[in-house]
Amino acid sequence: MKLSEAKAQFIQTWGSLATQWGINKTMAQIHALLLITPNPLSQDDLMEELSISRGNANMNIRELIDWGLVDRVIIPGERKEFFLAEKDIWKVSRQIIKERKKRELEPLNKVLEQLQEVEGDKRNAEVKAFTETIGNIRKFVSQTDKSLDTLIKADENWFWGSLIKMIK
Amino acid sequence: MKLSEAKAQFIQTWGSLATQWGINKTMAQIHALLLITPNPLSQDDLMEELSISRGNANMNIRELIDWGLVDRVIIPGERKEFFLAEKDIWKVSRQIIKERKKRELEPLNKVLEQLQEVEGDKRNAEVKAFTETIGNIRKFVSQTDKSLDTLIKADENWFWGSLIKMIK
DNA sequence: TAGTAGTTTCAATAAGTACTGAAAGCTTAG
DNA sequence: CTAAGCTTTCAGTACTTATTGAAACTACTA
Repeated sequence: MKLSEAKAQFIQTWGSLATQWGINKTMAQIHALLLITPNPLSQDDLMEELSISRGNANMNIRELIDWGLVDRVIIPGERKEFFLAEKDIWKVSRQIIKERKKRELEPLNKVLEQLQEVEGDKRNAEVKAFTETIGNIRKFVSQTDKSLDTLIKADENWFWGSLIKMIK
Repeated sequence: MKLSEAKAQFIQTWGSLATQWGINKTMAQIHALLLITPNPLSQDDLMEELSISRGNANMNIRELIDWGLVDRVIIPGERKEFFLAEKDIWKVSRQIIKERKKRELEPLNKVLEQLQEVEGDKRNAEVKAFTETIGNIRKFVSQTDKSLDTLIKADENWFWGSLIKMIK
């Protein structure tokens, strides 16, 4: 397989995988391209390689920066801005976990807290089932939350090491 | 808060959360409703509670059964089919992980394997960056894959226990 | 300070995805 | 066998989300 083909397939695969996870396709494709490119790229480079419009490129680059996955880079002598992605996949995944946790798990926790306070007779089967399920989800969410915190703080080797020890 | 309000909010929250994860809103809402309902519900019950059409209900119930999250139940004397959700959140999450792993991680692995075999001079910076990144992603994916296998097989208490030990 | 290179915004539009409802297909009971 | 009750399918439509592209904006440079 030629490099150009392989690159294209990687970008396309990454994009469609992202779609299944509620992430914008273009955002994932820009990220993929930056991941496999050693040097920083300009917005125009991205537009050309991915055949996307200026607006689309701009919006998704900004989003990637916001997620902490891409950095703006100034190249001396150049007036344009360039962009560079963090290449360490472990760091990338920790960053994604961190952001999704903040944006989703924490708000969910708040909602569940409120839902726990339902009025009504606890001997009523419907009320009981509801509070029990919500309670269990809350427990699960808070345990997940804690575990992810550990994972985010963890050093790569330490984490996999511990996990392998768990597996025995 | 009244039970009916709380139920409605839970269903709505679950639905919008699902959307962010690439899961159909209706599917998540049906699941949410079944989760908090102690007794089995018929398709008509679901249609009414969620104000959705017959086709929509049918399609998403089938999908939930396919994911292993909901079971068809026969109630003696009734001609209709009824549906019941697994209530143990730990089992539910393991099931979801199992399915997504099968549907996404395994195909990704296959693609990455192929991409690793790029022709070209390894001293070329572009080729080098590409093979390195793909190699790292592959390592990451296969480690994740193994860890998730462990998690899927794990007994709840054992798993959280080990994780807590890790945290110290 | 005007001109130029580069960046950002956003209304219009396109693309993608989900939902409806009616019709066709089953299955069971009489 | 056939009518009633229930389930499944799917073409058309509605809804949601992503993308374009041109105009407005910003910042540098001479």
